[in-house]
Amino acid sequence: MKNKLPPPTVKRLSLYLRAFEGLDHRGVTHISSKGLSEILEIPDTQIRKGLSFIGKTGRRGKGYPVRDLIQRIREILGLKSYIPIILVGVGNLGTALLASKLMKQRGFRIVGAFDVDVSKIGKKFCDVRIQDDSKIPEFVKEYGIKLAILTTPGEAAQHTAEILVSAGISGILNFTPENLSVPPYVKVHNVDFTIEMEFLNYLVNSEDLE
Amino acid sequence: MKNKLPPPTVKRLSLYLRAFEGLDHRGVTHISSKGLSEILEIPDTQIRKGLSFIGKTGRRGKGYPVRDLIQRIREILGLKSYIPIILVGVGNLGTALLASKLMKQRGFRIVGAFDVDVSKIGKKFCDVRIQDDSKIPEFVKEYGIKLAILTTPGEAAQHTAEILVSAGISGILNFTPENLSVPPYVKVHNVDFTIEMEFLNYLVNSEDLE
DNA sequence: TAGATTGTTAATCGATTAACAATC
DNA sequence: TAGATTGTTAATCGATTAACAATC
Repeated sequence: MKNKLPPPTVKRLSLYLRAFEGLDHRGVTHISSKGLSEILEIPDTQIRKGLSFIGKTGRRGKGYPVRDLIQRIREILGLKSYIPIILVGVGNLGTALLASKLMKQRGFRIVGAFDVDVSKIGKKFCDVRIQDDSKIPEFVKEYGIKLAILTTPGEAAQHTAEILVSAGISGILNFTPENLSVPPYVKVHNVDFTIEMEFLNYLVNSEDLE
Repeated sequence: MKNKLPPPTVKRLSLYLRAFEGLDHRGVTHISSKGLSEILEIPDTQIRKGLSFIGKTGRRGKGYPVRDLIQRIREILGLKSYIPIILVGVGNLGTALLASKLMKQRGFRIVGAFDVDVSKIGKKFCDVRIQDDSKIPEFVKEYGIKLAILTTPGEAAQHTAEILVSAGISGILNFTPENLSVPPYVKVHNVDFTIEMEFLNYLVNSEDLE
């Protein structure tokens, strides 16, 4: 996995994977870049380029073998049928993610949930017992967890991130609006609805005045 | 608003805005691109370039006036202190967004919530009464709503999007994994946690094998 | 074989970064 | 004025798109 893929390509591979899974489910065995292009509204040339990064995966004249590509992309993205993750901060959003079927469908299983609110600790949501933050290091080590979802309030974010880092977490999906400061070997990926909403608002407004 | 800004710049303007607001709150009146660069871990040259798109907003030798920039960026992004939006699909995620203080803090007010589940209709969450989807067109027209959050199950997404479009909605923040098909004058912006999670997983895995 | 479609090279486009003259 | 920092131009980088020979 030395040759790093362009980040936009990585995100599109996730999209292709979903499409291929859908096609496989419907019994389609091969699809051309043109066909996939029509489904996803992505240029066929971009699809071919992206798929060529992961090897010669297609067959000229025939298209791409759906089953094989599912395997190959999953491999490239490091996906396994079961990827254990933890979630810290069981507020409204945390609870929603805990209950989300989407994460589970994609193989991400929230096996531990943590909060500092004593009124929540010990309770169970969606089969996951909520534990105190102080239990994070032990849990992460015991289950070999690499990834964490951070859904605490902003004020607790940096402090909690530090707990995660020292517990040995390698990647944080950060739903808080805070800029986390972590060592370079820990990857943080920010998800901020409000920025997406502001972006959409801009799109809509700038369109108006064209 | 003719000169379209580069999309990555638009997203960063949202980030700058948050930083400026924080600085203003702490009584800081001016900040240099270098100073902001350290706070946000974004190259100073990128900050200057981005801010130059929205006019000559800084003062050489002194930096950028925080208050003025807040005004200017809000104007460019089309932000108002109150932007009414609706939410369709009051499941776990929908409820979490309804309860989210973050959206409210950024000026986005969910003034209407819709679902098809009769057991939910008529109930109130966070001061918002849940109505049947059939009430969308009337509501959108009455309150002049432009933006909608779509948090229905995937199977209902396309159908619901069509209701939104015919109701006159101009922008949809799509939290479903579906590829919505809408007329070109309607903007859709997709938010997909699972793709972000897969991206993070890739980052962590490809780092391992470097 | 003929037709379809990949895989790849080269061209283009767009965004980031470097550098520095302008100027507060 | 001298020092700091912007605003902008040019260089670089990286991703997208076009084009087409290779080949199934």
